[in-house]
Amino acid sequence: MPELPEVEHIRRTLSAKIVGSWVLRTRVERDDVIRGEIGVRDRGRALLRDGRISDVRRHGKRLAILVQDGRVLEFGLGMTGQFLLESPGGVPAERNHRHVIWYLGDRCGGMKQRLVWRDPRRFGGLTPLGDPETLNKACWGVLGPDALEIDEETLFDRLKKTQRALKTALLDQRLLAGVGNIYADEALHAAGIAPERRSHEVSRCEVGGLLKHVKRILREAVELGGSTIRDHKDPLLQSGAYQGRHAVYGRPGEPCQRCANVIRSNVVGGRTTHWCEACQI
DNA sequence: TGACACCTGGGT
DNA sequence: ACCCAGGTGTCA
Repeated sequence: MPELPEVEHIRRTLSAKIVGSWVLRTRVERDDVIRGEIGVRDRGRALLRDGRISDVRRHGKRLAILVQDGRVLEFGLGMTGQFLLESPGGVPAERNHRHVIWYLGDRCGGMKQRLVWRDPRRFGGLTPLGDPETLNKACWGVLGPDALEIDEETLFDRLKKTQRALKTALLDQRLLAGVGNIYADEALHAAGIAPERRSHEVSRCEVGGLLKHVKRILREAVELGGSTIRDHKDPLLQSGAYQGRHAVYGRPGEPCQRCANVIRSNVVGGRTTHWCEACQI
């Protein structure tokens, strides 16, 4: 489900709703979604019980919830990971695959809302960490710069070091964090560069143009709540709207908006890839 | 670098 | 019944 825009939209939604809340209680329905070795005794602590939520952060496609005493929960959403925010009396719309639930509220007051971690395919998961340093270094330090933050020179230098197809490199989270299959295809089309071009042969000028489109497309997608292809819903069950702006993703056989040539699709680096042979060179 | 694995669900 | 899916990790 989630690339950078979807995760950033989720981050903003969560941040507005849960920062300042206390974690009153936690409930685990499936413990194999929790990564790392956590003793059963400490599991509630590891899941932030009795903490006051101070921040919700994102790097690339990854998300973290922090509490004031320094404990951290780090999330990878995989393909179908999802947060749900629910009011105490409300009946859940999604009843299955609800793996972890946090009951949030005031310090000594009643429960105000539930935060639910749902993930049907379970490619995602959460990792408890002891402190923000570990989050930034050991955990997120292995990822490349965030796609909204990286500068042209850094991206050019990193692409220069690999001969892989440009699209494959863009999907490598250690090279650049946040771009996935949809936005890689969209950015390459906007920049007029073929996905199979060798990364080290792309000129500085082309990388500059590509990066401008990457950032523009990601920012626009964030503002529209991301893309909803099949099942992406934000914590309030809202769908995204950026799928309406896709120029190539999911449109094989349709005419290219720029040159009217037929959009084709093929597998590049193991992922279905959509592009226009006529205007992407 | 590619094939395959991890899972469930939706569409044809 | 079969193919596909917004991701990532491991294997030869």
